[in-house]
Amino acid sequence: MFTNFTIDCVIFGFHDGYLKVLLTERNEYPFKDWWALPGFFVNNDEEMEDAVKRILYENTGLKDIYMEQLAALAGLKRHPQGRILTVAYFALMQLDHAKIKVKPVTSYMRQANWFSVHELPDLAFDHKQIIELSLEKLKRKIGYSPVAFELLPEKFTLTQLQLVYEAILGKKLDKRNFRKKMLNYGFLKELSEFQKGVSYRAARLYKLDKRKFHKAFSHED
Amino acid sequence: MFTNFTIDCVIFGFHDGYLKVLLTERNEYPFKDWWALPGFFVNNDEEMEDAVKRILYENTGLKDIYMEQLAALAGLKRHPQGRILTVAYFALMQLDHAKIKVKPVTSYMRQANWFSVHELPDLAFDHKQIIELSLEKLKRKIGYSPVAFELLPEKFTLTQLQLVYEAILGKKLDKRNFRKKMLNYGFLKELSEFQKGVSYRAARLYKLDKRKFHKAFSHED
DNA sequence: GCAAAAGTGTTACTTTTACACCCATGC
DNA sequence: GCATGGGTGTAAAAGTAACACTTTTGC
Repeated sequence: MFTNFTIDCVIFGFHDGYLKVLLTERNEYPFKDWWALPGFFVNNDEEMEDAVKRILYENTGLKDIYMEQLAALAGLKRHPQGRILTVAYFALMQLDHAKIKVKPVTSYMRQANWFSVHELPDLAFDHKQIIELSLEKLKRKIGYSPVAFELLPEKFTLTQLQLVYEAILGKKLDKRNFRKKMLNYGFLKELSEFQKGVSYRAARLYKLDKRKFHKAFSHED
Repeated sequence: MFTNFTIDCVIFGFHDGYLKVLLTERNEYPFKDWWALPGFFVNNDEEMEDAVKRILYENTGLKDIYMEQLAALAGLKRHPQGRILTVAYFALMQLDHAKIKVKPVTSYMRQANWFSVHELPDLAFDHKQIIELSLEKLKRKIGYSPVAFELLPEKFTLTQLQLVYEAILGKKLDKRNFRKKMLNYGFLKELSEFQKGVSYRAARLYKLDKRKFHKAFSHED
């Protein structure tokens, strides 16, 4: 009987130039009123991946989010009531203005909010450590796999894409080199649409050519 | 109560130009008499990492082996008796002639043997899939972190090192380019010792300069 | 016209690839 | 002396890094 098997999700979003992570305020002991990663017990008849999808849905209202397993944590001291084994996942989602206000649909948490990954509150359990693990993984990953697109809307400008890279890597990149490299990959489709509503020259929009994207990166994990 | 929490270890070794993996023949149902990864239940009062060390020790007689967590698998159908959650680890060890004969020290398996990763027998549970995951991870990993040294004895020749890379990557490498690259890293210490007992020109031995090695790669995982 | 961000090329440097012959040793 | 693997350099190609100005737009 698994009453000690949970899932925790590090859900990343990108907004206003910052990489954000979704946290929930707990409504249960232990750590009642603390901020924590969205997560919950896996049901006994439920596949782990389904539990992740469920938790993502309950917290964001979205399905089909990019997700990936991060690690299993099973320390005897990570939970005051003894070993609770958790499998941590990280997920990437498009965070537009409609989604920035999140209302959780479960009772075990009071509210959910996006926090900048560099301005996190104190967190329950070992959740800070889990977020740090995710960040490292994400940093490594955009070096060899262009997961950054999962954080952007379907149509985006090259500057937006560059900001995502800069937020993840934590450093400035050269504009010309960045554009050259991205366009050279060959999986960006140039649209004849442009940004709207900006008080300066509107930037061209691009979208991902999924066919070419998968051809170039299908061998990666 | 965790009676359904196990560890499985993919233990890699290198011998005779082949990348090998250690398998055990099960002496218990289910899958009695099948080959399987070394693994066992984690005790309730035991840290997961300690369980891995224990299982590595029981199977190889060695401590302080390089190891790393790979993934958690919890499929409802992976075990005939219902969900058994396993955390898979992969480990790398030096496999010299003294260690090629392994005698397991537990009763839940009958014998242990090294198999070439490309000539595996049928395996119990989802262990084939776990080995494939490990192999992919190992392939990716030697691209950015020189873990290959964990598979070699303290003193080795550059050709031995190249054979390890070739076995992992599954392709031939250029000898001159390979040596240039390895020596450029700067963490190989040239010894004034040479191979013994070969009927051709004896190759120079090298060893890892751990100080420089860690300086160059401490930021990796 | 000015503020704000878009867009654009060239050069130097580093890294990677391709490639073939002589050398030292044990028998 | 011959078989076996050890050891070595160079040139082309590709990729990465540094760097500054003109253009477009809304106000």
